[in-house]
Amino acid sequence: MTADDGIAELAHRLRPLVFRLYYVVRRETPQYQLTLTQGSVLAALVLDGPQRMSALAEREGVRTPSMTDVVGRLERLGLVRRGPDPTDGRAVIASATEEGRRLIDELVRAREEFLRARLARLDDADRAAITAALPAFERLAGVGGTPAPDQAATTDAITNAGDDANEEETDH
Amino acid sequence: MTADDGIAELAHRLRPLVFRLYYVVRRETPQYQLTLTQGSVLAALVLDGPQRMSALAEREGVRTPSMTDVVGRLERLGLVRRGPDPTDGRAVIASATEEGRRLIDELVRAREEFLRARLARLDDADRAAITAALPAFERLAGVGGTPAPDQAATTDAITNAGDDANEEETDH
DNA sequence: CGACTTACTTAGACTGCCTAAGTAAATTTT
DNA sequence: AAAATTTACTTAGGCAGTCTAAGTAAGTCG
Repeated sequence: MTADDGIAELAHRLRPLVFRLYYVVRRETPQYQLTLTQGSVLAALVLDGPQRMSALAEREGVRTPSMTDVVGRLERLGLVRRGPDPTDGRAVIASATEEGRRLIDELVRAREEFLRARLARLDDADRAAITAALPAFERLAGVGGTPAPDQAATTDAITNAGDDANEEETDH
Repeated sequence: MTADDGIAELAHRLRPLVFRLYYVVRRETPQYQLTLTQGSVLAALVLDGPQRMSALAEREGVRTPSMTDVVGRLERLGLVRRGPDPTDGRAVIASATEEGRRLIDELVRAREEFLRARLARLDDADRAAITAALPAFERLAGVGGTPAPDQAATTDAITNAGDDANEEETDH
């Protein structure tokens, strides 16, 4: 009982923090001309290599028609290329161009630099506490619920730091 | 030098974590029929009371015309009400209805419950580490950059947990 | 009182997402 | 092997969110 109450209390304190941290990083990091979705998809291609449209869609949690649009726009921007899948005539494989790769590199760098600057403002004790808690947070964020693919949210995480503005959903 | 390298390394490890945690909570918590934006705005009204359109817009990081739309939709959904500002004839004050309030309560509860379940899966040592690091994270997430209003991201944080799908930006 | 500023809405356009439907290729059935 | 089914992606139509530009109403200042 007592233990559980403690956990609930911890959840209560943690909830706002999760969103606030995300929000701050997102708002204070430049977007390099990409929307959140575009950044997330591009990052997936840069970090994990060429992938099928359907794989990208599933990974981003959207339907394939939506991915068709996104990849189409990235293609027009010169950041992504479409190509055939030698093993399956129906499939289309998307891959990042050199320019796309460069953009993601910059984006990741910018986010880390922002966090570095923030961390530098804390004192050693705070940094030590954060460092000590990292493994625990990694387990917390781990794809625990279902025996998940553990990769799903990773790349998304790398890029989803755009404006707040576009964060919409269409679920109704 | 050495110290700074350590901070950079910490930032490197922290970056993906920030986004992954956010992503996980967002994807795994039900939305109660609200889009991310709607939820964020409604939460702001529920938690901090009636506010002007312009205040809401600034807080959400969008322009006022966008907020006009969002509040308009929330109003049609019966979750928000528009009213005059007795002190300024130009202004419009939006406030949550009872139904809106109820919805946000459920939403917050759901998110905390999700986190609680996740936390319950960790061992005591992990929970202790997270608890110990909370104050440091709060300072890290604090509106440090500019002498900010410290409230800005808070409510946003409460609701922004929808799908990933709608996360768009319009910045170009 | 007239000029300027401020608060919000309207108008037009882009991106993202979805469902439904269509095309093409691979697989399964018979 | 031809037909039926399934799979991968695109197209079409529609909604939500955002933006800039422009318009209206109200407050402020000289």
